[in-house]
Amino acid sequence: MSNRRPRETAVTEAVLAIVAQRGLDQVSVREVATAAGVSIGTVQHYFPTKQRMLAAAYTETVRRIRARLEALPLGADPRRNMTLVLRELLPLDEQRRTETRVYLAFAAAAATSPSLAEIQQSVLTELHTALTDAFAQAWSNAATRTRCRLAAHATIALADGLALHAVTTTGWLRSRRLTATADLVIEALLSS
Amino acid sequence: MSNRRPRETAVTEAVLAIVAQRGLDQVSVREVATAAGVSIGTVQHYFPTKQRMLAAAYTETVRRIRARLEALPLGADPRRNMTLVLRELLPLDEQRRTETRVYLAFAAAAATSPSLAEIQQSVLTELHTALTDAFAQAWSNAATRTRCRLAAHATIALADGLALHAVTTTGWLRSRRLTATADLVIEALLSS
Amino acid sequence: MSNRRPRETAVTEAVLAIVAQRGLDQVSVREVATAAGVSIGTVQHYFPTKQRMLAAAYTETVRRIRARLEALPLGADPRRNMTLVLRELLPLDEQRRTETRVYLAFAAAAATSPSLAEIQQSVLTELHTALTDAFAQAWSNAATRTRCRLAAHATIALADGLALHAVTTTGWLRSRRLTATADLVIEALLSS
Amino acid sequence: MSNRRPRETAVTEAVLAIVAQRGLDQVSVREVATAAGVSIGTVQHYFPTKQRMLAAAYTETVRRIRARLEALPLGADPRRNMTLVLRELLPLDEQRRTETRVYLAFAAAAATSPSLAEIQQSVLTELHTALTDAFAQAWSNAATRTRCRLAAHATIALADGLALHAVTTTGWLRSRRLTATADLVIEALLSS
DNA sequence: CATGAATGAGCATTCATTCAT
DNA sequence: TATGAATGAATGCTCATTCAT
Repeated sequence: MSNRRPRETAVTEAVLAIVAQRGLDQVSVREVATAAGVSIGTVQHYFPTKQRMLAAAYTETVRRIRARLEALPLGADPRRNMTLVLRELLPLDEQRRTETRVYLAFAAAAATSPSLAEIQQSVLTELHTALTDAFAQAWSNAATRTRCRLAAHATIALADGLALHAVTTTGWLRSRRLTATADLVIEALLSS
Repeated sequence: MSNRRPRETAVTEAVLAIVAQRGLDQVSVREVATAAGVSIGTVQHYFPTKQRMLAAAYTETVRRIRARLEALPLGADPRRNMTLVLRELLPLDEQRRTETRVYLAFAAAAATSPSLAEIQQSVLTELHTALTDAFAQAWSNAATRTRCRLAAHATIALADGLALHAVTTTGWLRSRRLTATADLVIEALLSS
Repeated sequence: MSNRRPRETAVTEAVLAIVAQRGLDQVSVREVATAAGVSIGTVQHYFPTKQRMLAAAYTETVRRIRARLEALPLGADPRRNMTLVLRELLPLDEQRRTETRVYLAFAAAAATSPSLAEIQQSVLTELHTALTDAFAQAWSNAATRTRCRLAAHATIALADGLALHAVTTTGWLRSRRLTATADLVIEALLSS
Repeated sequence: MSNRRPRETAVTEAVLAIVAQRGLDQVSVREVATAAGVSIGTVQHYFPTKQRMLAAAYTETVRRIRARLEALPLGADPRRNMTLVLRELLPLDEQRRTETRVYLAFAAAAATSPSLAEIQQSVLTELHTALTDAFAQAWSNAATRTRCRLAAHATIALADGLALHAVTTTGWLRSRRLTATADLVIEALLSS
């Protein structure tokens, strides 16, 4: 996030913190302003409507997820790369648990918000493209493009589904079980 | 739903309709009363707080999903049974798309609502138990109980993840792709 | 005003008091609630929107003006009747000055508010009809209907114009000058 | 309006346009800046407060009305001159309808705004003086000064009253009826 | 069992104004 | 001369909830 606009940054951070702690529909302009240490007017100076404020926060969340994926130490082993990517998407530590809560709150809201749906669509498409290529490489181009696409769909769905279950239940899906489940499916897909 | 309390039923139906059409946070007691054709007082006679009203609506949703699963014509072939169950959970027709939107709205809200999380937990546990048994049967008890549990986790996560993507994007995951993706993973898991 | 709904009456009274003292655009739901001694919620229980609240207040103002006109001791002398009516419409005492301020505030707002324009239209039409008949009687039916209608237009316009000038200037049009001007025009019209 | 300060002129024009189209209380510094194509800061550079901005706009309106009156081709016939003046004050064409809406909005606001009341007072006084002289001339100095003053009051009140009715109702007072009513009263006054 | 009057906190948003540049 | 960042009070309105009937 740019340091050129420190207040704008503070507002976006405040939105993310409130979404993570109390949920998307507990976000109010008042609370955001207070949490960011700025006035209500300042919040609305940068984000004229609440909707735009939320869209900016979702965009920032997506940017962070993308940045984490790009920072992964990917190598020559397709299987290992796939595992690394999928694990990176799971809420395995506190930072990722927070980010996952935020991501899922926005993703669910996208069902009834066109502006959020657009952002959601773009991140899914980007990830899907990358995973499709990964499966093609992993299967040594022996599989059809369609099969690669379906596997990519399955992988993202698995990640988001596991994240949803981990975030909405308490202690049902701890880290070990999350990674084991992810590994099981990757293994099964790549061996099939 | 009981016909003994037609007004209570009408209120629950109204909640589900509003959640499906406009999202969970557009549900207000006022709108529900209007949509149900009763007074605000009547809504609150049956459901003293909004939270209980939403919990009742989620319980009803879960009841319907369970009823659909129980009505499936399961047979002796584990692979076919598994496919039938997974497909039943996907938003493949208008009725299930509506139900999925409602289910996901509640599931996402469960992340910050203990009363909804409890219901969410119970349905996931129930489904997980059934699927664990199904994998045990499909793998002819050759797999460890742990492996069956992980496969069950993966299957539910896949269903919910696909549902989330189908509901929050437009035209990205049409019915054919949903079923093909589900079939691919079932096939891979059972063959592994 | 009905005593069956004492709170609704109090709200309407409060609106009229604020309009008279500080002008129409100083009316806020908050101030009205405070002045009426009820909660904001109660104001909006009776008047769901501000516009409806203002329309009710204008309707009440028009009702009062009409009541005062109907209470006039009209007799057999057309000239005296006409003078009585016209004088009744002028802000000659504190009560009528207050009412005139309110009436003119709403009348001016009617230029850009359809709901107020409708009420304004109805009171003007009613008064115009009565005055047209009065001129016909005063002129012993020797004048054309059109001439009577024009004279009626002139009379109401004169009353509203004088009221506007009296209310928007200080000490420019005191009571004596108002009545003398009104009498001058009535005299001139009836003698013509 | 001076062309030395084109931005200041643009701001005043914007105020007048908004008042004419949407009413005085829809004027906001924001809207004015947007309509004038300048920044909010620029508006407030020329008019430090909203009140001064409105006063300037009212002053400009009054200036235009005065200019139109001064441009009238007055002659030797007092009756014709009086008719010309009164007609000039009526909203008989689109330009004057617009100007009348603006004038009346300010005139009504003058009831609760001292700074506008001052401007309103000055224009009324000026017009009253001119009309008083006109009546004196028309009556060949046979009437008392007081009678001339009252007739002048009546004439301005008639003009403003007719303007108010024309502007706040739809189709009730079309041009022909406005001029006929004005002519009727001028005739009656001058013949009395 | 059912109603709706009453409440007041909370909402997103608009606003005029100040001020540093 | 001109800009726009920043402010925070005020606005109309929606809301869940309480309570008397």
